[in-house]
Amino acid sequence: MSLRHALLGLLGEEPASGYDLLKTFEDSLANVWPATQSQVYGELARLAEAGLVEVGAEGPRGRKEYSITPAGREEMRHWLTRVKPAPLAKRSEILLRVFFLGQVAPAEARAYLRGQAETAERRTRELATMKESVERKEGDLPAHGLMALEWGLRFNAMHAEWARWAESRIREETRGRPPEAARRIVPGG
Amino acid sequence: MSLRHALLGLLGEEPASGYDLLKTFEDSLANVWPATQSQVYGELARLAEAGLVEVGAEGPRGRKEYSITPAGREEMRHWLTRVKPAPLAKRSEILLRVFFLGQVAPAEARAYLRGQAETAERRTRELATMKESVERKEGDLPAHGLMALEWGLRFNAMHAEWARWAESRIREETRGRPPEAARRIVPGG
DNA sequence: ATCTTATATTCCACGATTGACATGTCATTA
DNA sequence: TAATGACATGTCAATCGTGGAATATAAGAT
Repeated sequence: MSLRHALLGLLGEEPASGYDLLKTFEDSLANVWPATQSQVYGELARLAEAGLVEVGAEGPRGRKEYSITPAGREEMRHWLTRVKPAPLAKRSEILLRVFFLGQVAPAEARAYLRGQAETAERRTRELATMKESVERKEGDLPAHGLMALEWGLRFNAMHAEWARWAESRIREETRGRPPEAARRIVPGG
Repeated sequence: MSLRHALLGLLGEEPASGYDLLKTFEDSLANVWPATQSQVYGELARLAEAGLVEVGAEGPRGRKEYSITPAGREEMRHWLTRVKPAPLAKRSEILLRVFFLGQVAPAEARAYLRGQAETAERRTRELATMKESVERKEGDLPAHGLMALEWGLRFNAMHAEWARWAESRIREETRGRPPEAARRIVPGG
């Protein structure tokens, strides 16, 4: 139920209409917490009903500008600072994949890992560029957007390094007996 | 829909009953992909219907031993090696939090980050211990469990480092003017 | 005899998510 | 003037993933 907090967070920066928020979800939040129209409008209504946000005067074409209420800030603060062990990510598809990577032929596993490394390296470079441009001229990001960016940067760098390491491990293990290991995934093998 | 692949993956290692699988989900997969009874049995039925697994002879107390079929292995292989950009994590609650961390008082933000660092450091140590014990005597983990473990290790180390870095950044920024910044979250402020 | 563990199965409810649909306004431009 | 496209808000139905709980029975241990 974190869509709620995403909305509260954005409204905590500045008041906005549902449409504005939708735009933000398509841009800066697309890779962090995607959401669709029905979700945004629905959740905004629920938030208003709960008194966490309020609607101002109606604008040009029925536009409703929402702003956060004190109760909303309080809720946001609870969510942001709760001491709970913070699961760091309850479910991880990456890990699930790696867990079973031994079930495909070594060559395929290595190809997968190389792909992971390349993707992560590319993203690392992209994020590094973004970081530099943000550091020069401000404004695009909410206050702590840079920290989020830095996290993404480090994450991708770590993932890339790990993938390279894992690939080399498989290479070591299967050295000298390349073809027969492929039998592992032959149907009925 | 990755519960499906978690089950296929486990059955790819060796045949098992729903009950066995459930145990695995409580142990080794608890932090990677948790699942409950209803999910496991339900999905097993669907998998059998789809021909990705098959049931052997009935055991002692109605026990049904499931094993993976060639079609199941094929599906698993597709899932494992698909070239798709592999979103690395579609939604990230961590990032969402960080994004809005500027909305609470610096002292609270720093406390939160310290908590994150401490948790991640503790997990890093735990995983390091596990890794050592696994490296000595084998058997507890599926083939590539060690790689998954290594990933978790590196992830937590990275997260801890980042949190320390972020906390020190906030400390730098707010040096010299401690109390007034707290007003940012005062209701109505 | 009774308790515990093993084992399978079903049902419900909730929230998240998607995608399609419906409706209307304002500004530009053909 | 009419058409278009960006702006703007909403609803509905359907599905899915998830979690919780109830039910049932049988084997093995005490």
